[in-house]
Amino acid sequence: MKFDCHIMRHWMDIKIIPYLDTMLAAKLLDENTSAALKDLAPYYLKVEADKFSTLFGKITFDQIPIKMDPVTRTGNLSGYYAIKDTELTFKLAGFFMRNLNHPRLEKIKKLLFDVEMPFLQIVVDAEAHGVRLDIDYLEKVVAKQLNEEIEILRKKIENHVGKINLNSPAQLSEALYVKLKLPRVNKKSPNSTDAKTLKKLKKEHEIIGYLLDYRGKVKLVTSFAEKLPKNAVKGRVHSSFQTIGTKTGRLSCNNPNLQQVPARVGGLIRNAFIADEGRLLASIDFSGQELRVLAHISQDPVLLDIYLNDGDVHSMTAVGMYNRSVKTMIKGLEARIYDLENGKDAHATATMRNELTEKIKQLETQVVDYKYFEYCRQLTGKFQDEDGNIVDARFDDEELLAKLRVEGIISHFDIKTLKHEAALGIKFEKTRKSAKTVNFGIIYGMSELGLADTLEISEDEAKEYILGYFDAYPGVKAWMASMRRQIDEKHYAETMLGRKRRVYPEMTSGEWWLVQRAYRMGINSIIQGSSADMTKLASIALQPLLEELDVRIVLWVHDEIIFDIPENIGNENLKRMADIMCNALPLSCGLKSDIEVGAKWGQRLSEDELDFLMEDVA
DNA sequence: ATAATCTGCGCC
DNA sequence: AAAGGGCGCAGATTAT
Repeated sequence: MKFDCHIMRHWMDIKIIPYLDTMLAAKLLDENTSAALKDLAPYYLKVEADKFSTLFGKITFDQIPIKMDPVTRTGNLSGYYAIKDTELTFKLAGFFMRNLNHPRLEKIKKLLFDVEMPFLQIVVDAEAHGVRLDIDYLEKVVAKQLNEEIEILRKKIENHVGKINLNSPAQLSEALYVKLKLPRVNKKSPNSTDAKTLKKLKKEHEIIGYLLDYRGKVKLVTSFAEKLPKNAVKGRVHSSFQTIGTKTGRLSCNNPNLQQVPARVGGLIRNAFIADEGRLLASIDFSGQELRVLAHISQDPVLLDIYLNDGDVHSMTAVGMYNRSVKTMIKGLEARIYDLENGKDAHATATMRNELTEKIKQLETQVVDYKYFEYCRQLTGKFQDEDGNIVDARFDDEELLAKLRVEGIISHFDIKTLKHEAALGIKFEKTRKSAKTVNFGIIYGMSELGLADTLEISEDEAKEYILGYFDAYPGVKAWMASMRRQIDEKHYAETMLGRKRRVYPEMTSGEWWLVQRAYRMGINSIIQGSSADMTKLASIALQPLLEELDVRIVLWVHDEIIFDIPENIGNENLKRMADIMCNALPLSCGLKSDIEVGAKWGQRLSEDELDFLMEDVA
């Protein structure tokens, strides 16, 4: 359908309003099967569709004569084929129309006609408009520079391993593990040369650093700097977005996939995407979209509170984890006391017992709350140098202490306590880092083993972390349990808009691990899919304003929409856009967005600079 | 020669 | 009894 819209528009200048896309309908009804006409027709209509290859063999459609030869009365197969396809599609559309009226399919019907079809139209427009690419910049600046650096790295590496194909994992592992005899630190895959494995070998040999650098730069050049220009037509790239490209309802993107353009290299590649003359690119994203969706769906009071009061969610999680570790230590000591009292320790003495009791009392004071956690973290920063080391002398700096007191950061001058709190802050910072991973892991439905692997901790420790998470958010724990029950009963999970993720095959497989996987996929789909629902609804809700302001959507990156805007649009109007986005699918904890504006993607102009542009225009 | 598979890695 | 949710893509290797 999307394809047809483009054809009609491009070759006939006819703008059609897509009404019902059989592929989208099919995907909404079952995201796990093919939505190709050849598969839908036999399944729903009980009619076999002709396969292109059986009719025509291995040639392309443009090589088939359209008209029948009037003499031989042959050669009209392309017409036959096209008309048959059209007929089947039409019948299929009728079939879907009739059956979507069944009360059980009400949500799917709404999803199709109120969300997917209007959204499809928006995507067609965005694809047709495309986005301008600075080809010269990519080829003559980025690729050139990177290629020079790659050559230098290649030579450095070849000094040690000789001339091999560095892009070949097989040859590279031979060089690293056989020739250089580096230790095999990856147990599961001993010959692995992936980034994670290499990082562990970094101090073993200097070429590891060069290799990682080499890999990163080659990736940038081949997949982006030299690749994107090949996708450009008249200086613009027109990616294709599959509106139900994923099983969760997210979009997927290809030719090229602009959703994977590097974001963490300081705009090096993203800056190649530029606005037209007199225009700018604006990106508006939902901040913490998926975690907020989780807060809303689970109605966990703690998580909701964090977002309603602009708290730090990773810190809150860290508090739960930290306290859990304290409690676990206490439990351990209590167990030892029990052993002592029951004569299970031959060397038991009264002193030992007293010491343990004392230690428990002391541990009990170490339980922290969110406020104290954040206080210590903030405090630490005030006594650190650029390298993150605590500078002892600063605790004697009375001017600094007075200033901190005036600012309300500290409420006492007890140096010993301050030092203790600053030291705690360092600890908390580390816990928070792990907590961040746990937060993402929960969204992704990560298993304990997966978490252990990522954080490089034991499985038991990972279990503790997750228990700590659920201590912090009991509502999330209860919600997940109820979702698992639903998946047990119904074999599917559904998003806020009723988009389903069907996990029947896994649930009935009889395989323990597939059932666990099904729970994870189901729960992840609720969060990820509801976020996708939101992005689609937001795009639809924006349409009238975009028309008014002469704004176009150029692309979507899941929780982010990138717009092509007139440079005199003004901050107020950008905020109106952001507002509409945040209210398209309202959450009980609200939503926040970040707005980024610049002549290039990934470049941020300040509000002052934007105001300046406004004046300049006026 | 072309297709499928593997390894590795970019994004959210 | 197990590997982290969702994608697309490049380059090497292997199968057809």
